[in-house]
Amino acid sequence: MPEKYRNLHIKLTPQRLAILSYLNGNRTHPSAEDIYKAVQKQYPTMSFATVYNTLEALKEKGNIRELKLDSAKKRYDPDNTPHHHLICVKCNEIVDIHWAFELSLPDKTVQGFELIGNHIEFYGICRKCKK
Amino acid sequence: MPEKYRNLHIKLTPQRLAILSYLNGNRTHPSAEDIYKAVQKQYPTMSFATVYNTLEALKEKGNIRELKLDSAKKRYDPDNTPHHHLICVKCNEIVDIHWAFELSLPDKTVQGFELIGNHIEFYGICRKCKK
DNA sequence: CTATCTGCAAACGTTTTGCATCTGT
DNA sequence: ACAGATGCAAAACGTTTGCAGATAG
Repeated sequence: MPEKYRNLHIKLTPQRLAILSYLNGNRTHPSAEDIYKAVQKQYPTMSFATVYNTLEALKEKGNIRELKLDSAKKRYDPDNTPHHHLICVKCNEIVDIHWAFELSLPDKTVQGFELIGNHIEFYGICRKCKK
Repeated sequence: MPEKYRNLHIKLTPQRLAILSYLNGNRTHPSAEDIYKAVQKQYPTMSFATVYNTLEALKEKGNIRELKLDSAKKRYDPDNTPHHHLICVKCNEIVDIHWAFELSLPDKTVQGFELIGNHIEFYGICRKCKK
């Protein structure tokens, strides 16, 4: 189904299609290594360079979002509908929050910035860790 | 003024006092390296191990917050009053947003999590970069 | 006195880079 | 045909660790 991805205007190599297929409909928040491991099953010669290269291209095209939820490594979010995240402070489980908030800022607080968007990180303790 | 920091209940070595004095009233969002460079002027033998060790101790005591605003490196916030951040997507300038938001989440969205707190990242373009 | 901290250097995990070769368009 | 992608290995980067000696409380 390369047609689906034509509008990305990037070269659709077999490796890239494998990455795109792994990300398609994926509701986790995979790291580069998660993606590498998954796609390597199909392409044993797959390299990290290709994974990072592809993620960078997809990020530029607005197809995925780079997340900063984990200070140890980058995670990527294949769901590009607007949403926020709820993270367990004990086990780092991540849950999507599909809920819209009205966050208007008083002019005096934004110091001349042109506002573009926002992202909320909620912190909590997940059901498992509460036990 | 070591008295000021007695309630931290950590050993107040000269190196730590220098770090604390650098952080005191500091409204930037320094990285470990920023702190290292600043304190090294006074203690040429200062090591990164000591900086990280101290930051970890201060974080545990709730004296500073670790920020994930920058995916390349950790930043620390010496201002522990509740606030959010506004980041320029072009130059990464960071501005504090001291403004309270009411962010209640519908039960069904939190999947059994016990909510603890939240942090909002606002994105925008700063005055300088708009030109 | 001793639990904890310091400073150094080595190790670690993630991400980036250089480069020769290959390939989608 | 050729701009751009791949794969490999090496390098870079921020952070962590092990350990011997030093020091705050």
